[in-house]
Amino acid sequence: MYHHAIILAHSPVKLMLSKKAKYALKALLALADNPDDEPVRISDLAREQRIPPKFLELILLGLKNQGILQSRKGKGGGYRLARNPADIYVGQIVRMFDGPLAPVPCASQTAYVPCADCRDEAVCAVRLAMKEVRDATAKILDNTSIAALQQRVATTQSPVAIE
Amino acid sequence: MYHHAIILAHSPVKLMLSKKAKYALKALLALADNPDDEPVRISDLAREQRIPPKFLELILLGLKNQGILQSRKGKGGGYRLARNPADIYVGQIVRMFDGPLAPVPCASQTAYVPCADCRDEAVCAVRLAMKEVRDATAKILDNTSIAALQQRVATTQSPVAIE
DNA sequence: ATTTACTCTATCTAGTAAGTAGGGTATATA
DNA sequence: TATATACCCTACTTACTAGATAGAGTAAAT
Repeated sequence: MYHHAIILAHSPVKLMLSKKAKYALKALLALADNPDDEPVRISDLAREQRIPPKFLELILLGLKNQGILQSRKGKGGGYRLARNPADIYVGQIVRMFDGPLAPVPCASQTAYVPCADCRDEAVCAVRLAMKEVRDATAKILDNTSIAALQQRVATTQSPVAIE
Repeated sequence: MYHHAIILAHSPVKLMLSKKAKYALKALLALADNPDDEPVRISDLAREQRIPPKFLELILLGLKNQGILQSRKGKGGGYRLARNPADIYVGQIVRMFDGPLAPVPCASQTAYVPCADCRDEAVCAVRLAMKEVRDATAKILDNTSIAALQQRVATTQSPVAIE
């Protein structure tokens, strides 16, 4: 069992980060690591990153429509980054696929929606606590670029690779 | 629309904090505010906090089984806190209903599960970023008690109450 | 005894994440 | 111009879950 929830939630795994967002980040990191500027095929990316190919297709298309990737059709085609990896922030990617970072809509900066059951939001303790969480999360994700992650991984003391 | 997700996620509202956890926190705060030490009826709590009564019943029962509340049956019965509000932490409540705080299982401290698609976790950039988020969230929620929230709300400059 | 109010199990429903299917279209190369 | 390649796009399927409801059972107070 993945979590400790007691009452009803007994799924094997609860993901707050969707697979879509996760796959998107992995794909972007892989493209950022691509040495030459050659476009990378969906099928290659899917195999390397162990992502279902048709699913990855959807994701890359979304990233392209957001101007984060560019594509070339036909033979020799594929995807490549449309921007410098230092200008692609994790926060943007996560919001794009998973929506606002705030745990509750009433604590969201970018997509505020009041709670139906709230008597007085100004003194709502739950909102206060969740706003703190949102702010901390945003501070991290909106200041972490794909390039920064690349760099951190490169300098990480990795044990001997498992495979 | 509540969020910005582009591809598939088009729910009106995505909650990372479940209603259950939110209702639990609201109920605990209300019980902590209860002046006399009299037990509070589910029905009263439900009406005051605008929570579906039968749903609240489940939630309070869960809290009782965790030793956070105590109950008295029969006439004059109801629920009251089993501990000092200063010893009830938001992190515990959230984990109880929603599971681990980490956005991905491989970044969880309390319920670690590796990713199926990960080649080398030690150098997984997604995990690195999400671990940072988890740690920041845990730092906030595991250090915020019900009593602390009460206090913060009490000292908040609230505009004239809306109702 | 009887009312009150918590205890517990079962069930329902709408919505969604994750993934699949398949035809359409643009482009490079011969 | 033919043809293979590889992206483009819409629709669909499936399993699961959050959120909520129903109702019978049980303990306690008066």
